[in-house]
Amino acid sequence: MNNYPTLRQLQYLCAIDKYMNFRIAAEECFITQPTLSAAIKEMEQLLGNQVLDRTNRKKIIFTPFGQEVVQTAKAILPQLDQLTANAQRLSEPLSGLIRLGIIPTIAPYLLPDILPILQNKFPKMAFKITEDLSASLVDKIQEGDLDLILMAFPYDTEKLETFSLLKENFYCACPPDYFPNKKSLKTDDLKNHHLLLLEDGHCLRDHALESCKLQLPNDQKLLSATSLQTILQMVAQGYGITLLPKMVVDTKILPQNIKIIPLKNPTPTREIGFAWRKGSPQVSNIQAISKEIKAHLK
Amino acid sequence: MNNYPTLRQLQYLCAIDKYMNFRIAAEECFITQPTLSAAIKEMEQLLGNQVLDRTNRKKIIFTPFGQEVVQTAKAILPQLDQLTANAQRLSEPLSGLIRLGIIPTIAPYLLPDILPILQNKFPKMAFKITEDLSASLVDKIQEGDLDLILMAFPYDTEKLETFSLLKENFYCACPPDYFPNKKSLKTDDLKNHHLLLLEDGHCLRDHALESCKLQLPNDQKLLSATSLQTILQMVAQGYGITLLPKMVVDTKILPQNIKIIPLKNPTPTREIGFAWRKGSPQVSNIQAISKEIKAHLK
DNA sequence: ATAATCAATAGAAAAAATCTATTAATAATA
DNA sequence: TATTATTAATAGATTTTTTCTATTGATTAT
Repeated sequence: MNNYPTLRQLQYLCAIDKYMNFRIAAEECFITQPTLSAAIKEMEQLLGNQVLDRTNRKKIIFTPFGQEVVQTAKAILPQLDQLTANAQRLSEPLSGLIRLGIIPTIAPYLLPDILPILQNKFPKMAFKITEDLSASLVDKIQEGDLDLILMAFPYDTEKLETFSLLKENFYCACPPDYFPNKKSLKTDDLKNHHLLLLEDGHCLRDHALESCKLQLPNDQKLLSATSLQTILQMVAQGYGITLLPKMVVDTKILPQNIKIIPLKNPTPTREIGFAWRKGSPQVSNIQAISKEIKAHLK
Repeated sequence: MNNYPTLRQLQYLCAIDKYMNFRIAAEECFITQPTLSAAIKEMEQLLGNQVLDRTNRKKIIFTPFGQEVVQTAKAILPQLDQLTANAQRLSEPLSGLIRLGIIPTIAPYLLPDILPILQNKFPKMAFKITEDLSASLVDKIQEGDLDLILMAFPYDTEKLETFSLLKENFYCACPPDYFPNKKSLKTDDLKNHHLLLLEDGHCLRDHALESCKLQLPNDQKLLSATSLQTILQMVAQGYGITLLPKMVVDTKILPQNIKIIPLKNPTPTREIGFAWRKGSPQVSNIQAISKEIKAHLK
């Protein structure tokens, strides 16, 4: 382990360089002159070289080495100034960076809504959005690479803290000629239809399956796609049916040839909420965010 | 005055970043683990931001701010490493930079002799040569811009320390047809001849005048030139006479048409030696140099 | 369920930084 | 030239900081 001069010593030396007078420099450093003398002397002892010429008590002369020390100090101290300034800024309440992870089956439908709210309500905060599958997001938050995730429950969030925002129903989306005259469906009604779902890993798939799995035979009538848009296009073209959460149904840009029918008795649902590490340094920010978003979603 | 985290704290944080384990990092820093914990905690308090996530006691997670601190530390610490390494190197005996000033009437005649000696005898030292008039050199050494000067005495060196290297005689240099049959001259003999000297400021001029001034009438038979070479050319072309110190006479490259005649009773002289600030940090180096050069000049 | 490992905490001991008071040296002034 | 004022260095006391040992609470591995 190396033995460095202290930052205090470097600051003091810079003050001497600036004022070329011990008494004044000491004053500017809010210390007494003997303290300043002692500090410089100790630094010289530590470095094994004189930093100041003691030839003339009335005139301060830096040795070439002393000038080198001053130069290094002048390079280093501003970097620390910046660091402490950043720290100051970050330590303000409701400020700093929130690294927010969102699952793909929420992001496109909720983000356009809530991001402007956040930016408006918390102008000193910055948000970095990451879109990924639940499992990956949970990994990342555990690794400290994310501060907060917006996801769907139920999900095994281990030791994460969670906050529920809303619970939404699933709807059946099918071609227009399916289920004629039906105002609502039971999950049983979905049997024997091609059920189109997202590929493995998407919690939406699991939530949909969970709601219906008892009714679904273990056959090949399941199809996996990589995005909801793909699935919707396939439904519109008559390939089969799918289950959509309310926020997707509410989207204004659903394809034309799709009929939406509510599900009843029981109505399958998924829950949307935040999750974060217990004891995260961001808890206060997260609480403020949760409260604000929940208020807005009502 | 700003309040920075200490370098120790930054080092400790870097160790944690490196080993991702408090116990091991503490060991590498030669401190105990509680000390390390306390140091990080104190730094966090100082900066007003958490640096590590305390979510999980078994896994170390840096906050984004913590990563910023590490980054700053990694930028700063190497600079200080270099500084201390330089200090180490410089603190070795007979090492470092000597800023040597030499007057123009010595430099061309002595430097080719002694510079190789110095570089050979003190391989760890570096020499920076400055050529200027005595007054300017004395100014510069007082300002701390030079460590050592090689000059001619007598000279008012105020509070400088001096060390004599040699005393050399002056010779008369004249056209071949002057002073026929004379093996030596008195300063009186120079009267009524055009005396060519360097311009004001050169101590050689003063030393020459000092030797002869009582004999010299205050007339216009004095001519001032800017370099010894100019004067020698003028002497060779019959413009007048001049006084040369022995080291110049010994030069192999004197012009052809010049006769050198010793001066006797009294023989004018000048003294060559070193001068430096009393209490200069370089005294030990300077003593070694003086001793070496004097031994060589014998 | 038990043992092992980790970081945090508490309190004592050691080291450091800083202070006041003074001295020695230099420069300015009478 | 003697006196005064100003400078940086020194000495010793005090306060602050750093570090240590011993222990706890939490988590993981066996």
